[in-house]
Amino acid sequence: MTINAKSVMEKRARGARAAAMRDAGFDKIDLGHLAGLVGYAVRRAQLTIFRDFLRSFSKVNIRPIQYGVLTVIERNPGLKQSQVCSAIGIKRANFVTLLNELERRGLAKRDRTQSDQRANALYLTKKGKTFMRELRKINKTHESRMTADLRNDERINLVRLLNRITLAPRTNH
Amino acid sequence: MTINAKSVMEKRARGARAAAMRDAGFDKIDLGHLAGLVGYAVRRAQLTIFRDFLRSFSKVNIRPIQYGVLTVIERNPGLKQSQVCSAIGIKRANFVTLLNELERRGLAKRDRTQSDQRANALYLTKKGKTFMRELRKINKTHESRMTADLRNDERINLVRLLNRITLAPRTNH
DNA sequence: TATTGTTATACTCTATAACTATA
DNA sequence: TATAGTTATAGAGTATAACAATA
Repeated sequence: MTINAKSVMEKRARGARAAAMRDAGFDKIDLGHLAGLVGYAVRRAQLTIFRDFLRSFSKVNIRPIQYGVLTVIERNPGLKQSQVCSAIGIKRANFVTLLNELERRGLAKRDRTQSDQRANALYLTKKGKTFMRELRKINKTHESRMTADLRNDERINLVRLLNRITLAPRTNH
Repeated sequence: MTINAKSVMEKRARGARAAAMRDAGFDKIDLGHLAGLVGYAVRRAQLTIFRDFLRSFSKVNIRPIQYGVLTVIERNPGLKQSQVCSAIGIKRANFVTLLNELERRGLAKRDRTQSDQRANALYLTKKGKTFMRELRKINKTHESRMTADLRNDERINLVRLLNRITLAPRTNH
């Protein structure tokens, strides 16, 4: 490859990059290759979504992790704490305080299991189940607002692509 | 709508949901509607990517935000602190400690601007520029590992979809 | 008055180590 | 020995309020 040809390719690459960035709306300050990185895009989207979530759920004082835990317990009554942790992707140690709070508010409860004396079986209280109906409504509005610019097939595809990153088998995890 | 028709639709909905979840690999514990939520998928993907990033960059002791800041400063020498903050999406107050650390390590430096005595103009040091070449190599490997399961067009589409969530104009932001 | 950088502070999330009681 | 839950602790990310210097 000659120097001239290389130069032309670099100009094309720069042009394509700039166009991609303008397309993405990052047109004020040059983010360089950041704008094309999956990790950067994921982080920014996550901040946007979490901020809206917190605002949406502020009147019921529920955070994203709490909503996730309540949902999993509701769908899988009797689950052990460690099972909820592995399903949601949090550490056992960090789950204790979280669950204490849900129990204190009367939304969930620990029951000692008969089969394994070490483990707790988790359930929603009646109050917790009623509460979840309200939470699902709030979440539906929140989710609609976040994905308002996406067609339904785009939203489904987005989730699928993200899951392929999350669930890809990797040697060093 | 009759009760029977409603029942059939619910069964179909459950079937589609279960299939979507198996498809996503969440087949051990029922995550309910969590598995289809963009926010949940984004959070899980972000954790996966950040953990790999931290492992990949552990030998150079660089965190995602630091890499982002160094990249933006390199591409836009002379930028003010507040400009970097708004570009990356962090608070001015939190940027101070971050920049102090980069300055302490001799990677970036603050220069007083002539036009505005309040502001600092930010630059990479020579050491910082050399360092960035190494960081970009590490990042390339990391990014490839994260997107190994995606075709190139899928990766580009993923970033574009995420940016449409991040950059969508919303009334209450 | 508004903006820039800064300090102080608080809360959440994530992670590790170590303990106890059961298995 | 290994697992389930727990406690303690540390570090990073995010957020707000308030201040001094400057615009």
